[in-house]
Amino acid sequence: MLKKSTLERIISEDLSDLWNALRPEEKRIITDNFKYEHYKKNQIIYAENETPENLFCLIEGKVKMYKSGIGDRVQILRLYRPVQYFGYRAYFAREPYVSSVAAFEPSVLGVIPMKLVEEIIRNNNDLAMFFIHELSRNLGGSDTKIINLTQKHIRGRLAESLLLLADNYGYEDDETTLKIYLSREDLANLSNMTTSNAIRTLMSFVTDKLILVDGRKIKIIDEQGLRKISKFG
Amino acid sequence: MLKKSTLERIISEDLSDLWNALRPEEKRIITDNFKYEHYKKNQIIYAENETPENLFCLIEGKVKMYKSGIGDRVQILRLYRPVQYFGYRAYFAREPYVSSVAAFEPSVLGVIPMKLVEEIIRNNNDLAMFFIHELSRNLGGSDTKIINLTQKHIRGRLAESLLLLADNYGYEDDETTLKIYLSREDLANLSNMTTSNAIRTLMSFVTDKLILVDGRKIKIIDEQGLRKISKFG
DNA sequence: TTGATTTTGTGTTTTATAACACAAATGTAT
DNA sequence: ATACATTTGTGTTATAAAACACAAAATCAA
Repeated sequence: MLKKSTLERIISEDLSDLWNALRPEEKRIITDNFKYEHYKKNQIIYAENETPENLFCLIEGKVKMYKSGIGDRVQILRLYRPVQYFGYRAYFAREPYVSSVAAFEPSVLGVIPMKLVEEIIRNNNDLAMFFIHELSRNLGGSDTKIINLTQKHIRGRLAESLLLLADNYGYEDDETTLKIYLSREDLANLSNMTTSNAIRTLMSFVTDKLILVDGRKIKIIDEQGLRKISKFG
Repeated sequence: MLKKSTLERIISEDLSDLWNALRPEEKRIITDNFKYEHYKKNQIIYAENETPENLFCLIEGKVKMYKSGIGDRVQILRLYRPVQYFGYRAYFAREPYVSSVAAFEPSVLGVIPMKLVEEIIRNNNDLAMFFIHELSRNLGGSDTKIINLTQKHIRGRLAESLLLLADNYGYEDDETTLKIYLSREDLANLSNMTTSNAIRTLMSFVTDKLILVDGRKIKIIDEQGLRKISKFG
């Protein structure tokens, strides 16, 4: 179990704009009402249609926000890393969750009642601006994603996803191995394609010397090449 | 040219949450710094990559927010009707516009410097909450749209679009004719398909007695049927 | 009014990607 | 270690939708 001090260290080191927006007394309120939750690999943190009540802060691990669609198809919408916040959108929209969140790997979350957060927002404009900024960036990203997913071809979409993973989770010490290990299915769900096509396209990237693959370990060896494929479609 | 009083009437009659969030002195600041702009049919209001500086309020007419993608393809992202606001997302995100806005028909806009809006936000939490709420709803909608556009088949996507148009702009006095007259191309760009496919699918809807078409006039005669097609995919 | 341009409509061909089917490899539980 | 489930990999087939090509109609301009 992490200690409160660990939380403060993580959050402040990560220059969390949210935490920095708070006044000392507000920070106290948050830490006093803050709960840790541990999630196992693949465990669902919240699910579509549930009522949003908490703000989640990912402290350790990696999680995916996804939406199930037609048939058994799933679209991964966003990825989160420490220290990022989620769960607030549906609360602010006054509607049930439209997507679900699950842990990619064992994860530790900080949980704070949204009611409390909203109260603080009402007295702290910096915090309000934090959420306005976050929401605005997410909305821009979502609009851009629509183009990526609908207009790019399979290779473009997969290349895009690999670059997104690199961007989001970075590389291992070798500077080439993606620091996240996804199943082919997750990769497919991120890229709007079937699992077989994710496998096949990944293979073709290996053939084209863009990446190296060893099980779930992916090494990016020609980022520029991937970028070109992603851009062109 | 519309008079100031007309503005106040329109805005307050439409129970605009934004306007209602303002204190009297703030309302004065807004009306004092408010400018009308008239746009012709198909005229661009702002374009991708430009720097956002204003909040736009659609007072009269209809506009589309769209994003150009690969090749000549365009995706219509959102539709606006009076009295709705746009143009603020990119400003809040501190980034250039990622989409463009153009008038479907002759439109009147209210234009307010975002700098001013931001100043007011910093002193008025109700206004901050207005934007948090708007952004949250838009983000939920954008996430849902991703599923619609990527996972539904052509018929489902077009049905969805027709229902969206009905929802957004309503019907003429006959209660069946859509109160918006789009080109087949716009319809296609709304539904992520080619123009020929929009034409063909529209035809097939006529054959299936779901709609009636006369030029750009579309009558919805089996909304339930469309809803079923849209849901199934 | 006439000619030009844009929009709409339709048939045909091509292609990207899903769907299906199954084998091999890997992981997991007993 | 053994059986069982899941994930990965590969070939084949089916199909939805784009691409192309062109005619007819409608709209616009001079």
